[in-house]
Amino acid sequence: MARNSAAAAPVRPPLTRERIVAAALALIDRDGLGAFSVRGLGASLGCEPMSVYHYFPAKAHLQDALVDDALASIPTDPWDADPFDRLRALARSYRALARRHPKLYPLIAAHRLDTPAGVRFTEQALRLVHAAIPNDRLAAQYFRVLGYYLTGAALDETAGDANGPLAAGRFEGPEWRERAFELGLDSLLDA
Amino acid sequence: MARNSAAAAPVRPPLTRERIVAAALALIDRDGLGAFSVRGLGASLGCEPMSVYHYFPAKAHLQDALVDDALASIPTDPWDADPFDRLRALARSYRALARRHPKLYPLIAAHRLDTPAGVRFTEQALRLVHAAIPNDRLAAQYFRVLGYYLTGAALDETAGDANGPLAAGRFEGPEWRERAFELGLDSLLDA
DNA sequence: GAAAATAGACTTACGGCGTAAGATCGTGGC
DNA sequence: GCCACGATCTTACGCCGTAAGTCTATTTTC
Repeated sequence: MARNSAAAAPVRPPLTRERIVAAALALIDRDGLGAFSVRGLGASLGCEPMSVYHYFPAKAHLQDALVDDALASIPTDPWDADPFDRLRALARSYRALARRHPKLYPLIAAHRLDTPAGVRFTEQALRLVHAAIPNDRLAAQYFRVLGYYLTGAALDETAGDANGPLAAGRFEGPEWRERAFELGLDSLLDA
Repeated sequence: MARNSAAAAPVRPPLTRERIVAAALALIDRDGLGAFSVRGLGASLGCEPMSVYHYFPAKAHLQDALVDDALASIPTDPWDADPFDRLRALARSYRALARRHPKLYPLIAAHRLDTPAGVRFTEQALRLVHAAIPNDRLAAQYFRVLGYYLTGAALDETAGDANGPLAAGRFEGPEWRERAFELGLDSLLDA
């Protein structure tokens, strides 16, 4: 049994930023933001909680990395079609991200998107709004307005099984949410 | 020095639900939701932290009361003017509430408005949308859409001095937010 | 009036949190 | 052989929400 050090030990792969972020995302997707703790993360990674702090100086930095990772998954602009269609596509990508990671999304909504992928995303959106609306002032305002709408819609959709306060009798369920989202998007883009 | 028990004691007024809620709101308005703790509340009230639990079975119930109190301050419907104007007024009241208690607002946004004042508010809004849009399906959808927009707008405005990701070069500051809010509201109500 | 019941406030204690500070260990270069 | 250094672990602190039990003053009942 020579060289058994590799065979006997549990051979845990070494920690890396990527492994930590991936484990954190998995935990949040499963148990939610409220139950996400550095201690639980350590347990899930098979290391001591404090080892995480070698890669991230604070929990907040790890959360930044989670948000940035998520935003990096939004596809970049295809550069064809007209600006309104591209805006629509970007809005749908954002909504799709929220639905892909509903438990993570509140973190994204509350985040100043000042990480690399965040800046890329917001600048892309601003560019598209500006391409669709030549007027500087109006473009800046509609950029805000669209951001409000997207954030509110995504938050409601990810608010958990406990439907938020916006449930209106029948016309409930995912398909009606989908329709309401498209309706509001059209209303804002047509104006 | 007869009857000195009343004169010698610090004569702290007795705890009541109202006093507790008021103190909690003051603490949150000053220090923010993150710094709000039952222990701090006890210190501010001059009582032991656990005394609060005689009036509220858990911190979450106290938070419910805070949300309900805030929503109760929204004025009721004047019953004149046309439904669109009344919707506009209700939306402005909601935004005004968020601006009056920016540090509290995230709690309101995340809350299922199933308390008395919350139900009153959402039912009033639903009634108004329905009065403005006869079609059942369309009314339910626009109710959602307006809720999305209001939530997103209020959240961004209360996100703290740290401007959120929706800042677009110049055209910043409260007056431009105000204009953007009205612009989006008009866009949605005109559609 | 005395005794019993009750409500209001306090005390102690538990397990969990983020993380500061320092010790230890494994692996490379010299 | 040894040293330096990066990765990991250990211990400890001061917060948090709150379960469980206790003391005390008032009110109720006889």
